[in-house]
Parts: sequence; C-alpha cells; structure tokens
Amino acid sequence: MSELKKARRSRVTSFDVARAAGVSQPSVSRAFTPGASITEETRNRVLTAARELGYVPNVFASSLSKKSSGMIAVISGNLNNPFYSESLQVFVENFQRTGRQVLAFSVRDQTGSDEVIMQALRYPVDGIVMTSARVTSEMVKMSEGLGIPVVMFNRRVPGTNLATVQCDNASGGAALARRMHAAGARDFLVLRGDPLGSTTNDRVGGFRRALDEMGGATVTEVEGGSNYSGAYGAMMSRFGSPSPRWPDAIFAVNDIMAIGCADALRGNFGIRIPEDIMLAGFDGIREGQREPYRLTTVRQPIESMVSETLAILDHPGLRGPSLRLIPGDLIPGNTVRARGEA
Amino acid sequence: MSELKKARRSRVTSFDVARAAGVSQPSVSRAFTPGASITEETRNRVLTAARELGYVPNVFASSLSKKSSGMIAVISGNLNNPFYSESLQVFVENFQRTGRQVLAFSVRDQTGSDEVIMQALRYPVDGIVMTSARVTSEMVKMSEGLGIPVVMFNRRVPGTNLATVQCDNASGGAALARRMHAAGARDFLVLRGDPLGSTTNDRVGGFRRALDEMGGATVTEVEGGSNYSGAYGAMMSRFGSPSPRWPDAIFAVNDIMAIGCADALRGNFGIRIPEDIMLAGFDGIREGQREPYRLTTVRQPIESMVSETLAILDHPGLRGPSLRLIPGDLIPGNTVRARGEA
DNA sequence: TTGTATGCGTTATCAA
DNA sequence: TTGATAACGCATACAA
Repeated sequence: MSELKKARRSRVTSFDVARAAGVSQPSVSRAFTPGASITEETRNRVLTAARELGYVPNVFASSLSKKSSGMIAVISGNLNNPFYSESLQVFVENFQRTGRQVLAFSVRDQTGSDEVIMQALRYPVDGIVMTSARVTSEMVKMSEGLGIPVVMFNRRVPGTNLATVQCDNASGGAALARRMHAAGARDFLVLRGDPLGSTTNDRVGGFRRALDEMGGATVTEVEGGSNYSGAYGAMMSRFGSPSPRWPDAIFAVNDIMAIGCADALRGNFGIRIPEDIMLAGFDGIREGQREPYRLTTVRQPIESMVSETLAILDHPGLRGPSLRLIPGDLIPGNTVRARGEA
Repeated sequence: MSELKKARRSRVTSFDVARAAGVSQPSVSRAFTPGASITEETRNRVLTAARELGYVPNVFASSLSKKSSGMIAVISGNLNNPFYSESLQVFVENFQRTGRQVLAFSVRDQTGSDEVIMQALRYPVDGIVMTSARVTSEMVKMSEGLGIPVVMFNRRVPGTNLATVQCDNASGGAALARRMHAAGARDFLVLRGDPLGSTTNDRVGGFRRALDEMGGATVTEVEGGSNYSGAYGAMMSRFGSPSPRWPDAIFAVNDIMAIGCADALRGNFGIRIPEDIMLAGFDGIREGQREPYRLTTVRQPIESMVSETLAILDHPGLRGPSLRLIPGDLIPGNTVRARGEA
C-alpha cells in the first residue's frame, strides 16, 4: 500500500535504490559498507542504481544504528584569533581525511559556555574538543552520562578528571624569561590574558619562577584582555601618561596580544623593538612570524597536539584524567636581542 | 545493576526519562518541544527527571522524524586566510544563536572539491554554503535530488542555477582603480589570485574597465597564488632581478595577498608605501587595517552577506538562481595617496 | 552471499 | 492534555 507514497519529495532512501536495483535494502547498505560480504556484481548494480537516483547514505540514520557518528564537536574561542582558526583548520583537515566531520562551536566570552556545551551534547558526537570555554563539573558529569568523551585542548581544568592535551606552557614561559634575562632585561612587564584561563597562569607562572631563580628582576603584571585590541588598549593606557615608566621587556601571554602590543608601541610612541623594549609572545601563529614582527615566541606544535587529541578520542583506554604535556619550540625571532648584544 | 553499569551503557533515552517521570515517552518529547500541548506540571516532572538522569534529546534521532536537522554545512577555503575564518565565525555565531549548528568543511586546493561536497551531502543538513570549492553541474543535480539547497557565498558559478550572495566585486575593483588613478598612478601591476575563481576575474575586470574608461593607463597581470606566501613569492621573483621595472601602483585581489606584497616590498627592497608604490587590496579583513598596513581596500560586508545567505536558506522561495550583489565599502587607508598629493 | 525481521531515539498521527 | 503506535533511514542479527 505504500508503493505510491514514493511520490513524496523527500530524500532518496536505500529502499528506493533497492527497488531500482532489484535487491533488498540491506544489500544497499552493504554495497556502501567497505569490507561487507557482497558480490562485486551486486555491489555494482546497487552503485549504478544509486548514482542514477542520486542516492547518498544518510549519516544521521546510519549513526542511529551504529555506535559511532563520525562527528566531533570542536568548541573554539573566537576564530578571529589565528591560534583558534589555525587549530580548527588542522582539526577539520585531519577529520575530513578519514571521512569524519567537525561540528564547529564558538564561544566569544566565557559566560554561557555551559550553554554551548549543552548544545554540543545534543549531538551524538564521538567526542568534544574544548579549546576554550570553561567546564563545570556538572557538564563533566553530563558528558560522562552520555558517554561522550571530552578532551581539553590547550586548557586545563584543575578540579576535573578530563583528558588534557597541552603545550608545556610553564616551560615555555620559563624559556622566554631566560632568553630575555640573558639579553639584559631586568625590568619586566607581563601582559596577561583571560584571568580565569589556565594558560595565562601557567605561562606567567613559569616565567616568574625562572626569573626568581635567576634573581635581580622585577615584574609588573597588567591585564590585556587576551586579544589584539585589548593588548593595544592596555599599552595605550599604561604608556599614554606624560612620563611613563618604560620596562626593559614585555612578555605578552600570546602572539596576538604581542602583535597588538608591538603595533601600539611602534605606532604611537616610536618605540623600537627590540632596541628600546624587548617583546616576547606565545603560540607561534603564522602572523607573528611575518616581516613586521618576527616575534620571539614559543610555538605550540598544533599538529602534534591535534594528533594526540584524536588519539585520545579514538582509544577509550586513553581517556582517563591524563595530562599530555607537549613541549613547545622556542622561536628566536627578532624581538628579543641575542645574548650579549647591546 | 550498579550505577557504574548504568553510566557505561549507551545514551540515556527519552524512554528512561519517561519511566522515571511516570509518563509516556511522547510526553518527554513534548516537554522539550517549545509550544507543545503539555501541562506545566507534567513538563516540570519530565524536566526534573531529565536533569537527574542527565538526559539530552538526540538531535540525530529527532532530525529523522522532523524535516529539519538544524544543521548547515559550510565549505570554506583555508581558514588561515582571515577572510574565511572571519566569515566562518559569523556563520557560527549566527547559527548558534538560534540553536542550530555549523558543520565545517574545508578545501585547501580546488582539486577534490566534488568529493568534499559529496561528503557534505551525506548529512541531511538544511543547506550548504560554499565559500570556496568549485561546483560541477553534477553536484548541483545531486543536491537538488536530495533537496538540499546550496548557496554560493562570495563565489559565482556561471553555468549553474545557484543562489549566490556576493559583494559587488566589479564595482569594488573599479572604485579602487579610480582612487589610484586619481592619486596619479598610471602604470599598474595586478596581482591575481586563483585563476579559476570568479572573484579574481570580477575584481580585475571591474578594475580594468574603470582604467580603460579613464585612459592612459597600462596594466600588467601577475599570478599571486591567492595567499600570503604566493603573493610574497610573486613579488620576490618579479622584482628580484638586477633592474626591475617598478610600477606606480599594485592591486592585489585580496587583502592577505596585499599584506604579503607589502611585507615583501618593504622588507626586501626598502620600498615605501604609498610614497614609492601605491597598494590596494580587497576584503577588508581586520589584519589589513592594523598599524603596519592600513590598507586601502574594499570591505566585504560579511555580516550582511551572512544574513542574506541565511535568509535564502530559511525561505525556500528565495532559492532560485538569484544573484544578490551587496555593495562593498571603500576604505581609504594609507596605502594609496590622496588625490592631488605628490 | 542474500533476504527477513528488528532495533536505534525521536517526532507525528490519531484515539482516548 | 495524554498515550499507543507508526514512521524516519539505516545497520545488524539471524535465517535461508
């Protein structure tokens, strides 16, 4: 009785193909399943019929039957920060290569990040990667109940039992401190990012500890809003006064802030970098390595970090409260004088 | 049946919640459906039970029953080009705001873009937005068969009947030509992007037509690879010879290329912009408006373009082969001299 | 290898 | 307003 219902304008289904190819519906399914037990001849008949009808398997329906959906949710910070867009690009490429996909979420500010996570949990994704957003223990419990693994990417949440993949921020900060100290800097200004994020604290922590060990350095900390304009504005308000106190060196906790910093100092105060003030960033984004900047910074090995993340998602055994600390690479750059110069 | 076993089992379903709340399963569905006919009391009972069990409706299952999945696929070019990442950010924000989501795809080069589209078609998305990738007529037929609307964003495909949202590239190119001509430029170098993309041709076309109308100008075209390093390299190979011929002005078909251009000229040849050579870009990306560049360019109104795109996807009536041409804004910038200046 | 029957988690339909 | 039951499109046992 349902033969006539076919006239409906909906999507072509495996039943339609089965009828056209003169086989059963499961055979259609098998034809599209690599390694399924099906004759080459039947498969061809099915594929031909499918092509003619314009049939494509429906991932949603298939993921209802299967355990895996082949989708991952990536919750990023603002994509206007190149670190996030570069990371997302790598995630998308890696996933797409294996026929899986990325569901993209974004959080601008930290408020309402719980809501975004809830949104993500509505999808039976194979995993959630958080490059931003704070995670409450309530959300962690939720994700566990749903059986969706969560991996923190470049973020650490102290109270929780979440697998974490992170650049060694503390060591990176320490390396930059040593480098600037060796170049003669003693009076430091630190441009901090998100006050509640773990990365700022880790990087600044490592930075300060290294300076403490070497001794003789002073450090002043300033909030920089964690983006370009925040850093730019912080420089303007700090040095806009009649006779500001100029530091020897500035450590911005990420590259996009270092760039804002450099633009503000050079454009408005005629400061030369590194001659007048040294500058270091963190992340190693492309933009920071271009002609006008050539930042001294620590490069986060995004490719390795993404691989680690996907490995954790793919192997349930790795999902424990592990902390994968991947060392960053110090990029010498031109914004910190070499040891002994000047 | 320990608690642990429960957590290890598959996802909590509406049946579990129904049992816990002492109602039928459809009532659970109603409780999560805004405007459904259900008592406030029942809804509360359900929501309470859901919270306790950690239940969240499964979007995939729901989209099997409903017509809409609440998902859109966005196929972008490389996200390391700020224009694409800025656009994606706007798409994600707009969609997320209404509880819908973006499935992110990426194409690096144009080869295999058909494959990426096929990937996207496997998902019962409510629409596909193409900001990159070429579309073959076969793919168009496919998407029509599946009932998935496709909107071209910042890309035009002459042969097909696809709704298109685009900045007025030709007018923008013309405006830049007039501006540089008025500033005294006569010998032009045009740095082209993807030779097969419509944007390059439209922009350069408008640029040349405007110059032709004014007369007395010469134009040389060069391929620039459509990204930073391509543009940078093009400058190096063109002007690296002993006595190169320097143009009066350069028009790079997009901002990221203009930036690569500026970095190469200033860093390697000591060229001053605009004193020695004028420079114009296209797109109006954030990066291009920062201190070291302040590009003279045409800003693509991404927000409006995204709104238009979503409107087309939301209203089937708008989906015809329409071309929505949205005017861009000329940003004066500092890389082209003002009229009359030396 | 192939077909039959059933399950996946939700919404839609129609009685009650 | 509620509940029973049938789709939705595919994959997986199991039988043939």
